[in-house]
Amino acid sequence: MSGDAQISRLKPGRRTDIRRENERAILEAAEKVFAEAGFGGATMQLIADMAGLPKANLHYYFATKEDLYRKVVQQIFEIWLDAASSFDDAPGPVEGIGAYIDAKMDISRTHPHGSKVWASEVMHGAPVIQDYLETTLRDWTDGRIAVIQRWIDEGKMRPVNPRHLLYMLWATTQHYADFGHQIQTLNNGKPLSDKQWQEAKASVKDMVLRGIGAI
Amino acid sequence: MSGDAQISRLKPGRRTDIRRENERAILEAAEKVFAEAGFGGATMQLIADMAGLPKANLHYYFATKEDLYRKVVQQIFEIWLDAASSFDDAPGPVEGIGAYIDAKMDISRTHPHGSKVWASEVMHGAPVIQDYLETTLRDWTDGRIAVIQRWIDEGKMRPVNPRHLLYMLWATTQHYADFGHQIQTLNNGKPLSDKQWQEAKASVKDMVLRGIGAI
DNA sequence: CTTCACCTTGACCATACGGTCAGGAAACGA
DNA sequence: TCGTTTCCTGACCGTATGGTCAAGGTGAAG
Repeated sequence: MSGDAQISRLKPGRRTDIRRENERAILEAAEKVFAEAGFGGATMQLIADMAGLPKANLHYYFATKEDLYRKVVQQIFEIWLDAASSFDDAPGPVEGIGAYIDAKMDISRTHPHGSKVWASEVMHGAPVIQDYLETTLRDWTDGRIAVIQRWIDEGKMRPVNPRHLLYMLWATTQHYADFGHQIQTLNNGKPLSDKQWQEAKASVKDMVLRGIGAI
Repeated sequence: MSGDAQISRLKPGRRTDIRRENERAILEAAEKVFAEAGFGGATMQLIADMAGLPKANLHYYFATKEDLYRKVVQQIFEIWLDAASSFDDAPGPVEGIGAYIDAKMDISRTHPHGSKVWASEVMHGAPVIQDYLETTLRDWTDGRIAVIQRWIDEGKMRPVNPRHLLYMLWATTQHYADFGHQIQTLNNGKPLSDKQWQEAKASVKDMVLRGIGAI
């Protein structure tokens, strides 16, 4: 566990804000703790401490640990889907896939905890979000495969397997969040700088877009 | 937890074999349980049940849960390093990187649990194998970067950033193990067939090798 | 001010977990 | 056969954890 830093939590006056603000602080703390310790290793006490609340107060807002975890995972899934829109309304793979890589790399940098929670959830067999995988994710995947296939048919890129292209996009971009600690260690223990993130994005886009013959 | 299948454990007669056989069964069970539940979610009782031994017997061979976990992670790291030799004594990127992708994809198929344990360990900040990252892995990485740079200088591939190429190789190949459940779900719930694994390997190699201008 | 719904929290409980231990069984060497 | 080392295991222990509860505090509405 690296950071003991407490989540900032403003004391709101208005009644409506109390709930929203506390739920926000709890979810933010939970995302961090679940990411750093895993579901089994996370404790409600630790989340409570990081959110700056007594443990009993957590159970007032979230009945069980599973409830809290479910909310965290759902939140992340929504962010994933938002980024996915980069894919749409693009004339070709250079713009569409390029924007998608940009968006996903940005998420890896700004939401590393969320990415790890998602990875952990999937690695453990997706006990909580299995239905999302079978519905929303599958539909989204099928749709993007159709788009890629269209680009191939239009001669805008080489005839690669669209499904494995998607896997490569997910793997490569999320790697910078999920394995961020390893990358930081190999970067002499220092987090990637702005310039290094730019270099990472450029490298990924360059290799992928050339790999599919889009440039 | 998907599989309750007990690890096969032969009852050996000879004294020497008892230790080896039991340690093997425990490590095999532990790898599976740690992968499916994470370190925090795994219990010694569950590992004992899967190994077909009383819990107290586990503590006879491995003093603590951390000890057992450490052994599991080390075992995986050795497998990683063995595969790395594919990189060496290759005349160029097509052979070297091609063989490396083959080897790592094979490991993702044959040792999915190990890959997940490794991923989980790194995601949690590598509390156990931090020193490996800073020594063995860093040295190996630097060496391969030098090899890739030589290939670039010799005009055998485009001048990509060798470090980000390595990250892409790791990410893409390990994705098929770590996110195997997601891939299986998107494959109508069925594990990838032999033919589909061949297709995956070919796709990855094709996109990567073209992406770096080696073919 | 009164009322009431909502929020807060220290104390508490049952359970499950990692780990211990003593005593017995089994393998080995002489 | 006997002694010694290694292996086996049921019973047990202290602790930490998820969750509960009852009593008290606090903001808003009339």
